[in-house]
Amino acid sequence: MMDDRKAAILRAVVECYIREAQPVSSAHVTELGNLGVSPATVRNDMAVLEQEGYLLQPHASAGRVPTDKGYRFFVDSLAGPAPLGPAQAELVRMFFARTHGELEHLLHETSELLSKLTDYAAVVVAPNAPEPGRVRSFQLVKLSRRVVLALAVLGNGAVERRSLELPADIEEAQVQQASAALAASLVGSHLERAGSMPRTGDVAVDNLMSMTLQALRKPDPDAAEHVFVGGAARMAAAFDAVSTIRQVLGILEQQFVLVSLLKDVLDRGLSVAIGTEHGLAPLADCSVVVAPYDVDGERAGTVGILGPTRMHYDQAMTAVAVVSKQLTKALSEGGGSGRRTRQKATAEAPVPASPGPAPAGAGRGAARGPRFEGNGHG
Amino acid sequence: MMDDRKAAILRAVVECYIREAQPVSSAHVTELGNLGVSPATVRNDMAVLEQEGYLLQPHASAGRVPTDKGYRFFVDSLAGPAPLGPAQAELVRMFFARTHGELEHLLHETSELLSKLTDYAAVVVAPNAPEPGRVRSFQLVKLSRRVVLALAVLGNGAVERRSLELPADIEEAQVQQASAALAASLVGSHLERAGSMPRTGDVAVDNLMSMTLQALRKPDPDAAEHVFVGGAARMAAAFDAVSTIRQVLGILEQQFVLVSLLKDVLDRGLSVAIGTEHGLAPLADCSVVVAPYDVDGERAGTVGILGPTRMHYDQAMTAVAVVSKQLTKALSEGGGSGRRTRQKATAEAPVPASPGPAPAGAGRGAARGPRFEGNGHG
DNA sequence: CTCTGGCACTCAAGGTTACCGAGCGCCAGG
DNA sequence: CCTGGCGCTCGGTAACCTTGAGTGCCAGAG
Repeated sequence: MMDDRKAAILRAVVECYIREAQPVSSAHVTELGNLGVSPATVRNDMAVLEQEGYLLQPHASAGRVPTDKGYRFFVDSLAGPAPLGPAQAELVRMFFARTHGELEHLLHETSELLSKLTDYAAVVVAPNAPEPGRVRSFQLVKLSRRVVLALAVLGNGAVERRSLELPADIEEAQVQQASAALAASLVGSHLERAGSMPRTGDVAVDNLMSMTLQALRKPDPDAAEHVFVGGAARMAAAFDAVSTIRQVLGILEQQFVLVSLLKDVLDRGLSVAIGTEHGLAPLADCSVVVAPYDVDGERAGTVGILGPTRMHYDQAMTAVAVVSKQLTKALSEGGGSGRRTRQKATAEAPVPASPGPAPAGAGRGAARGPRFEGNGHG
Repeated sequence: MMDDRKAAILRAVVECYIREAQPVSSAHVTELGNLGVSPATVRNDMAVLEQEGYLLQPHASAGRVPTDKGYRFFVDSLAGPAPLGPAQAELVRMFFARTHGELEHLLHETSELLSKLTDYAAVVVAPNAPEPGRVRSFQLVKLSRRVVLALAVLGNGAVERRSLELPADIEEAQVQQASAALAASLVGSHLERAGSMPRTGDVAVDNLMSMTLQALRKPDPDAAEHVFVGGAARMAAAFDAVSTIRQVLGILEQQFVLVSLLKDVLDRGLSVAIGTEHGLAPLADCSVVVAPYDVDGERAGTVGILGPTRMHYDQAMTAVAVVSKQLTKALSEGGGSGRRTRQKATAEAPVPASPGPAPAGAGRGAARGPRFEGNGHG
């Protein structure tokens, strides 16, 4: 059904189309595919590939163009991890060497890095759960008669804050009492494991404490899912229809949709979703490459890129994998969102450079699991 | 040089071109401009207007199109504040009625509001200076042997955080000592007025304290200039050349450039910059409408929109003015970035609604000063 | 002096035709 | 099973014409 030659032809068509964005003819394939057969033979095979749904002809006398299914086969049959080019490897190295500062800032810049690496739009989803780690410090601050601010500094330096609106006025002394009691109970333990507080006898204080615990346990409603999008302009270059650009931009602006999209793709065990494989109609001409990153061993967020279906999958996948890997490293080693001390990452786990057999398995490993389990080319 | 009729003709051409995006003919002007003259007369005047640089012809047998200078004249001669449409007024009302939550969140949503109101891309620049107000609470938290986190809660509920990297290891007790001393000194006073600390005799503690003060006094290096862009997709709809969209998107992604642009326009006393009036070549086809907003009486940040030179200036200016006004209100009244209590704004200062003579001066006042001082139509 | 109607001119846009050639499908022969 | 050849199809391009919108200019009227 899919002998070696047909596979080779399909691959050649996809590669060529990705490069040139134009229908690929049988002659073109024979030139580039260095399989020793004539165009006529290729034509026959291409006809079959079209019947099987891997290719299609825009019109009768044109070359062939890959379908989503064709891209899927191509991606699934990608084996060699395209190593990063030297210039790109350098970019990554530089970036993670000088990594520091606030989490948000880092993630924002990461989205730009990823976009620069791939020339597509990059998406970085921030960790949604309150970052783990023991509570280092806790405090309530009274802001106005009925508004109290709760501040917790976590082990990694992240600051969780919640503002509480009380049902009734409260005294400064009461706030302080609750603050002290909560601090005594919380500091040194984990936020999510915080149990209920003993009664103090003062109903206002008890109420404040239980509200605080409740608020701390669920994620910050304001923070929502923080998403960083980088390089939308680059994405625009990959399409030529203005309407397509509009639609894609529209999606990129809907943070919730974006997050769902990436999450959905990951949940299905994929690292690449091609064309209509993800459900979003406006992105029918787009593919998505994703990888999760971890913080302290727990899956925390997602990085991904969004480009045209005719994207450079190998490079994109490598870039995403490398960045997610490095991000995991950067976030786990030096500490979380507080100031991270300077990384030794460059020395320890070299970014795969271009030449040679390349220790690229390192960068790839994380993504390899999910990568080949597509609802493939059946 | 610019008699009433010519002015009327010019206005008619601009209005018409803004609506229809097509060269305007003399006949069209006579229809819409209800000045009682024939097309031939209009033609003559239009020829003069072209010589004077207000109009130009795309090609010989086409209608006229406004130049930047033409738009400038039009904008400067705009007098009546176009009131918001009822639907838009409702949007604004709703938005600021439910305003609450973190500053960043609010500003982000404001950019979407503004974009929705105008159908162009909206830009909101966050306040860069640490927010004013007395310090309510201060604390140092030791994160690791050499990293200490400084946390200050300001009067309006905003939290300033700085992480400090020390030159040498420090003890928990020393951090606590410095924390207590600083808290005693800072709480109740203003951050920027904080003087130097008395010596304690422990050089590490003294050093930590002075580093802290120093860090607190300058703005957060990580926060940089925070910019929120909303509705880039809407902007894309206003242009038809893909290359233009790319360029504009590119600018929208360069936060620094964006901030400079808005600041520059404001500094020049303008609230509208048309086409090439701002220096950015890629934005030659764009106009910018800006207005500052205040926090506690001090100019804090900027809101603005970016659209095609043929934008609906009156509506855009109104929207920007109203939003900046309301933002000022929201940020000053209920407190800053902490939870703001529910606004009474709607009752107190009604958003100018559509019908009637409209108390629109309210929404306009803020912007009127700067508005008419362009390097005009000389 | 100003405005108007008329007329000739210009030029982009749209439609028609014809041509070219890339690329396929098919088939007969090796 | 592969190959070379032949005929067919159709998109793309160019040349051409027509159309009509819109101008510029001018002579005449108010």
